[in-house]
Amino acid sequence: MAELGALLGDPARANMLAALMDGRALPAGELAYVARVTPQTASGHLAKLTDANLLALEKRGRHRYFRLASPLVASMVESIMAVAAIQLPARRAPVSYMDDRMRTARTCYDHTAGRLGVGIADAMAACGYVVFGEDGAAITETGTGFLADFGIARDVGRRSRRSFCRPCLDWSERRPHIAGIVGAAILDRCLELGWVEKSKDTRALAITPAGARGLDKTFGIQFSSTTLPTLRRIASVANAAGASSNLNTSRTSGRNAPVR
Amino acid sequence: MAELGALLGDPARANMLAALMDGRALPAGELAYVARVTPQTASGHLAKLTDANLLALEKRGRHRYFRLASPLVASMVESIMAVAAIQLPARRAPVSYMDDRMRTARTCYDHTAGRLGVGIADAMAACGYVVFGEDGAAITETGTGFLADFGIARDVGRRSRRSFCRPCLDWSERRPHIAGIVGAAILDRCLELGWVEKSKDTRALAITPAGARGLDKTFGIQFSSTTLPTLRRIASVANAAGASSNLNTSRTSGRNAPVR
DNA sequence: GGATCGCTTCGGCCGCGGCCGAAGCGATCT
DNA sequence: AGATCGCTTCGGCCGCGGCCGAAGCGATCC
Repeated sequence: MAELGALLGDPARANMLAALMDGRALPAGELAYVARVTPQTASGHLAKLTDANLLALEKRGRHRYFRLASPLVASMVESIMAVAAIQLPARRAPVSYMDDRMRTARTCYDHTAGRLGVGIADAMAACGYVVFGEDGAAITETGTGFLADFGIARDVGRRSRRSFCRPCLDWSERRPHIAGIVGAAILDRCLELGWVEKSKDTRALAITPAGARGLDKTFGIQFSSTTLPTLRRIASVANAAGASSNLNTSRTSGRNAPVR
Repeated sequence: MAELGALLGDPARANMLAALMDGRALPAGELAYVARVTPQTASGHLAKLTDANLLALEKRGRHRYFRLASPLVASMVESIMAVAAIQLPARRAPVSYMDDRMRTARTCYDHTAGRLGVGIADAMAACGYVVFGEDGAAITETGTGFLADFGIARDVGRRSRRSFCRPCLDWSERRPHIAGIVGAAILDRCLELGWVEKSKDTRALAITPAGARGLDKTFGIQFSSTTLPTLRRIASVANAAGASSNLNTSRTSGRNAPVR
């Protein structure tokens, strides 16, 4: 374990892993760039990570693409990020260097994170569509109906071995968002609707004009045109949701799981 | 994150964290001992871990007790251990220095792990009492009945915000065992029945003679008297379970969740 | 009150590991 | 075939951080 920790403990390697968190494979040169080191230094780091089976290597032509070796590795990195977001700010708040677009909306492995991710989670929680526990989460019966209305089949992932709905701590917002099959399905649906678009070389998600309208109407989340003011927080999201559309069918407060 | 990784990347600190994984608070001297360093070195490490809010400090008399600062930290360490167990053995199999009693049965935060933990999980899975997914797990309806027969109230933890049943990867056995509310309840029940006993200064669990009988009868797990031969693996556990007692009521194979 | 004990702080030693420049190697392009 | 490109290997520099001995400090014991 110490060995693994030491591997994660270098800023260059940590940056590389963070850059790979969405599951894409990146070439060595690009990883050198995100790690802010020369290619030869990066090469050394990548060799270590690959030796430890944290990264998998894919050769293509004269390029060598690296990606996280397994979801287990991703979840390990995620859990460290979560602790890092919560524990350290006291001593080292100064300002994270994460770019604004990343804070707004990004992919986290296969689901949405950032303000978008927690905004969806907050709105759904406020309406009793999802309940969060300390280390688990569940979609309520009314929540299943809501998702069906949103365009996510009721039987999605029923046969899959993955967790259906689980919370994932957001390291920029420091609040949970929705992961698991449901989280992935929500992201897929948003992409399908053309509400958000994946960026080619970062994990950032761009919110389209149609997306801004749709997300406000459905979840009560408002994104201003280009750079965005602060997102309304949970209380106001809940209120707004009550006042606008979709979410206010069978509005029930809090954690009980009303029968549809 | 790199900062956190560096913190975890020192063998001495890693040993300390591992020793605290069951949630107990240990005095500085004892942690120095498990880390195999002098008290003054340990003091430095502990200061760093405490500064980073990974450990919480409790002063009592002239002793200073340290414990993990939060369950989040525990789950982070756990996820690293899980990756360490799976990824590294290829290069560094040579023999773990974990003591045999720890491999047999130990606490993992608040539930059972080691051969005992995975044995229970295997037996229950083989009988369709629990199903494991990639990042989730659930107790089936027959499973709920089985647990009730075992002495665990049907409504245990219903109001808790913790995850009810979740898999936890065992880093000595490299297979999942049962964590969450159910995992904790099973351990509590085993303690209550006098089947296992917590050790004072390690996470090892001692299996009592009554426990050996009970565990065999209920779960089909056999522990020989003192040092134990290899535990029968999943297939044989399933067969044995069919032949002996308790588990064979409404025996159904595999993953379907039969209605009670 | 003095002795002991648990723990911390200080100071200095030393080795591991990250860093880069230079050079090498195979794939690709023209 | 030669030029370029992406990446790796080699070698040497250097600084961070872990380690321990010695000393200090407060609580406890007798």
